[in-house]
Amino acid sequence: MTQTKQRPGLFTIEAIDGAARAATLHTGHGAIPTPIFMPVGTVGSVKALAPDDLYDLNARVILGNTYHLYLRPGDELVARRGGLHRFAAWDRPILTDSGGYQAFSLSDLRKISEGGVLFRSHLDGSKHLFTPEKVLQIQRNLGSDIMMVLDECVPHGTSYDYTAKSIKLTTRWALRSREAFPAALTRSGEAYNLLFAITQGGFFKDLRAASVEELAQYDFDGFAIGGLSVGEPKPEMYELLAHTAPLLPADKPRYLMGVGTPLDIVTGIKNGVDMFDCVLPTRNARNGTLYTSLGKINIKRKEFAEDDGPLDPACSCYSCRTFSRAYLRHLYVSQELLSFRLNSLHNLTYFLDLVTKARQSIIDGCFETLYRAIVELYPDEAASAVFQSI
RNA sequence: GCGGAUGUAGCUCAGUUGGCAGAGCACCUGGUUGUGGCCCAGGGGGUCGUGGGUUCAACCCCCAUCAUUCGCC
Repeated sequence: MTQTKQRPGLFTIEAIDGAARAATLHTGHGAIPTPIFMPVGTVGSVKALAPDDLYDLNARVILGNTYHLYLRPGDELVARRGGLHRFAAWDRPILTDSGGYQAFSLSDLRKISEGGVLFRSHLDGSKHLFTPEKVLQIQRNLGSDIMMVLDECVPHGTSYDYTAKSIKLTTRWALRSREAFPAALTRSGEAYNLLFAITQGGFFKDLRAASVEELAQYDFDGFAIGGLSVGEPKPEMYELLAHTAPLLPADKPRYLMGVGTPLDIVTGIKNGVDMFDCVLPTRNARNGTLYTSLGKINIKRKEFAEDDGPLDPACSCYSCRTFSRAYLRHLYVSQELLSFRLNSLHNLTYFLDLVTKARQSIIDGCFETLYRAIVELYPDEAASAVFQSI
């Protein structure tokens, strides 16, 4: 929480509770207390919200996406506007995803080779080649605080042989990225672009370990676990998470990409993960699924049509302070723009409060209590998972 | 008043030579994990305007009637 300027990339651990850590990651745009949840703002905007909303929610860092911003409006255009921070009027840290996941999620459009990923734009069908170097140049043009290397994210069900080759490719790409950016480079003598590697390995423990081992020997500013939550059963995800997270360098931030539900997040923290991002709170907000101290509720349900109470009595967000469930349901059913905004405000409040509480509980040495409370709050999801004894 | 057209799910409409009544939307219930304001899955719901007739069998054929609508006096 310190406001004093520290060297970007510096990662200081303040407390440890079991495997869970409370730490601070310093960037060119300020410090990030961890564990942290990072709202996703794919095209330079957290959907339905303005930067002031995010400041009010105490969001500390948001995501942007290389693939999407490169296609529209273009990274060079953003650079000419002074970078993404200035363009989007956001002065806190920005982490940019590399586009590796889009190669996976838009896979009918892509071709992967040693050089990089050849893909077709979902906007106009035009062909583009993403190389590890190009992806970093784009992120640098955007002025990203935390850049992610290009990786190959393989779908659940990918064979052992393919996955084994894939992690080698991901490692080679990471090393090319490291060469392109040998250290945490300064930019305009002010902002730094930190660089995180992404470990892969599909659903094979030895490949997960091999991927970590290969990448961890190099000087990256942080290490991510990629390729989870790609359609696998929950127990499998938790097993691999518990297997992989402890292998990552302890003195660097650990980032579980694209995850997840509140239960996933506390499970990640329990296993020593520091950073999370997920579209779930914002996408579900737009689809009427809201996270509350009472569990997950679907605001479109008829039972809320005349419910005058607040969405979540224990929540202090603007939506909960001001509006009734009946009104929120009405806005959703009517597909009013305000529905997107109010629901997004609430869900992000929930996720950000969750990690704030997790951090405090780690400092206080009682993280396990919080973890158990979340397990009890989402019994269905917890029942579908097999918990590792850690 | 005369002539035509149309009445089928909440809405807009399909429905073959007469053979177990359908779609889209809406509605209800789930889902959504490094974001194409999407998408997916499941569900409830109709005395086929009404009354007769023909037929083993009628949303379908015949008669009457009511309603809506268009055109012409």
